[in-house]
Amino acid sequence: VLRTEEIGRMAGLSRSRVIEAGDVVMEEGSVADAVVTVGSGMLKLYRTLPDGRRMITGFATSGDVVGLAAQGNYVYSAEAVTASRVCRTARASLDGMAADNPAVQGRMFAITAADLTAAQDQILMLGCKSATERVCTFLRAMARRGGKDESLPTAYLPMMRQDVAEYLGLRLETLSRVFRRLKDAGLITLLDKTRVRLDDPDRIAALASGAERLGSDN
Amino acid sequence: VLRTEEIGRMAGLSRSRVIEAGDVVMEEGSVADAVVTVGSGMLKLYRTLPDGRRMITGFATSGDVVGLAAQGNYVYSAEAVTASRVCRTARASLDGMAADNPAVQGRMFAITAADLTAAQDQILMLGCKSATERVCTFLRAMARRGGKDESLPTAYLPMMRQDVAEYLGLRLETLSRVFRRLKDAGLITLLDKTRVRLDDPDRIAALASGAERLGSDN
DNA sequence: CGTACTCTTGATTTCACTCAATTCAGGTGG
DNA sequence: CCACCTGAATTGAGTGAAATCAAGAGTACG
Repeated sequence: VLRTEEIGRMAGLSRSRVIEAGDVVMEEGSVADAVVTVGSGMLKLYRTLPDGRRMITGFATSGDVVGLAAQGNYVYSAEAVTASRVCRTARASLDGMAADNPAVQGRMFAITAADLTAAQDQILMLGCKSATERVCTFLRAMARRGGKDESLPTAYLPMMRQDVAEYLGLRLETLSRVFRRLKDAGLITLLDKTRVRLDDPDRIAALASGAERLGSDN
Repeated sequence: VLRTEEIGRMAGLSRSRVIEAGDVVMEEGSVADAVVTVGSGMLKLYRTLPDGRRMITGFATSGDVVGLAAQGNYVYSAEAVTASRVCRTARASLDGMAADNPAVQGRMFAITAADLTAAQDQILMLGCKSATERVCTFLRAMARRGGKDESLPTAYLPMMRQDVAEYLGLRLETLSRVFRRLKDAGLITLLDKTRVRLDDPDRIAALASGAERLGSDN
């Protein structure tokens, strides 16, 4: 999951399918016979426990490559959270290219290495951070991605609250409550269902790192 | 972090240093100018938050390769938990080999991909599982590694309780309490400070997956 | 033999979870 | 166009699991 149009392009950008929100592109446990490159939209990647508990391990957006690290079988599922354009590249053809072209190999390695770093960021977050810290960390990360429409950074969150909660290792009620407290403190504005503006990026950053506490005592 | 003597061997197994418990082999943020192959002993890999909170992302044992995914700077630190034999391989020489030998590239990719999968396992654990589930999951994983000396699987835990706690995203007091409850339930035996025998592997497995609950109501 | 450490145990608090009710938004059909 | 329905999101009250604070027990080592 990293910006790279190259792999799709190298594969000739063969068939670029358009899919709808809710469509499952990849299923945990099934044979990893292809990788998926995201052209537009957003996918959620998740793993499931036998009893149904889930954890979203990441969101893939334009340019991201999904399922590259799979050896044999996919280790996570991928589902569209918005209408998306995706491109399947057969594993065989990818491996073929990799064998010939060391640059492709290197690219695949770099993508996987970056994914590993991201995964470890999430480990650090899940293991150490409080609910407020997690939410603020997430908002900052998403605001960085989405760019800043206005002068203030704005996070684009097309996925459901439930998905955000599952990514942060929280219940959606808790997420909702944190949003409310951030809103009450004047730190964020919920522009609409999918856009959250960070009105005070510095304090959000402080909250994300745990440097500041969101006391009800203002 | 995956079994592979190959990389060290390919590098000529040049200088195999012996280090002591507590020695830091690799520091988060510093220039990633080498990878480390573990010959014997055990290292802990950890990331740190600015305010000092830490999270151990994994333990590296004989055959594991550490620091491979680093692009530019290391993203985690590595410290010996027992006396260990390690081999540093210069990044430059590794990249040189990789350029010539596609098999090395492939190996590096496979190792990183496996690390990514392990990291996502940990994400799932940290995001979903209770303290008891985490501990049982960990015990099973370590028992699998360590082999079974006797007929019963036995986990070899040379690291401090604090380290285990930091790996599982728990406080060491909580870890201690879970151990006690497992012991009281007759599921494990603390043979000595570093060895935990799983007396009832099936029930440990059930507890690890959340299929069973450790009720104080026996 | 005492010092310093890890580890364990106990008492209490707190943060997030659970369960439950309500509001909100989007879509459908009368 | 409005009433209705559905699923998402919010809010509230109460509980609970793990964290925190604080001793105490066990071990290793000089």
